[in-house]
Amino acid sequence: MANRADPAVKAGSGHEPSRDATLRSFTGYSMKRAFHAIQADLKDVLEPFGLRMLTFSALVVIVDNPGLRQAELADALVIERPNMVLIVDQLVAAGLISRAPAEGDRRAYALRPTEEGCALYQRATAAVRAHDDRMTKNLDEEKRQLLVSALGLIEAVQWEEDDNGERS
Amino acid sequence: MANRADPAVKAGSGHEPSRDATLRSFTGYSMKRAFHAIQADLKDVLEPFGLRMLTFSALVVIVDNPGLRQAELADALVIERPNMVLIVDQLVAAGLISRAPAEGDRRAYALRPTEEGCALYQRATAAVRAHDDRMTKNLDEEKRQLLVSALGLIEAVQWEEDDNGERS
DNA sequence: ATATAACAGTTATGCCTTATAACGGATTTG
DNA sequence: CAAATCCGTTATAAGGCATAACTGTTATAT
Repeated sequence: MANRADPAVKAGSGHEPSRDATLRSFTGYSMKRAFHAIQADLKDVLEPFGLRMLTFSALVVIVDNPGLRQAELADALVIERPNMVLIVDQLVAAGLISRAPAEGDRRAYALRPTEEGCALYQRATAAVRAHDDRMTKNLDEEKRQLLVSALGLIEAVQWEEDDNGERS
Repeated sequence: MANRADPAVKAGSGHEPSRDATLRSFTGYSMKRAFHAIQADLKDVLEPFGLRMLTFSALVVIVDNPGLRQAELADALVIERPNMVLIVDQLVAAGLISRAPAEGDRRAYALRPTEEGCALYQRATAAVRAHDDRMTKNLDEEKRQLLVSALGLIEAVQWEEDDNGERS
């Protein structure tokens, strides 16, 4: 899963024009490449905990917001409600969270972490933190914060598209 | 496809603690969110051209490197060879590239853009450039270049993991 | 030179992620 | 009270990504 051929090594001299020069000029492409690298590494990091990126994300939000509902969790993670079901099921099956009927609303469930879930949360977030530090080890703290800030600004663009109806 | 509920609007006042505060501290999570936004927007941009992100990327690399083989294309895009087949098939079916037998190697194909492919390349890259500018409109040029540079440094980490055998 | 290994492209297959439509039960609204 | 809305769910589909295994071709080694 984590083994991939190294084009730079295969290329030999290592100073070739890199066939994707044009694509590299696009922010989105560079982001896809970098995210792909992070994703592959993170997958291996989470595997020992029996977690995937999505289940880990969900667990973190639930621990940080005990008692929230599935729809709220889906909103927080920008996941469609139908796709949330399996994720929650998996966390419940793993004994990491409990799905109790919400007070005052018999259709909703209140999601809370179990003790086991809190314990795993601690260990997993530490591991992911280490993973994150490793992936950004070539960035000084200033650049790293600038990166996160820039990512936030990019994501925010989609919320601005209200007045000017460019998108359908 | 491009319509999504706005949590900031739904939240009303708009200054809530944002339920994913912990996740936001991870570079990878911010990247996933930003990339998701870009991906959704780019999908709509490419649709009128009959292209997807992958077919667009492949077309660009082929135009920039006429005559390269499928395996080289796959390496350039970090895509597994089996998954390259359908992408190339689609481009050939759309009349954008030609798949001619490579000289001196009867197993390989040389991929070249057709005139139609070159024409679409011009129009599509212009549209994607506009898309990219729109997504990064909140970043000044210095920040944008710093972002791309940081993304490259993150991606490069995976190539450093040779001497220290951390990953399997 | 010939057997063996390595390579190019392909097929089949499976898993994960994401998106949509539609349903039953519960709640709110008019 | 009736209608619209909301909650979680099921079913379904498409796309991205990864692996094993196969055919034909080329390179390597004895």
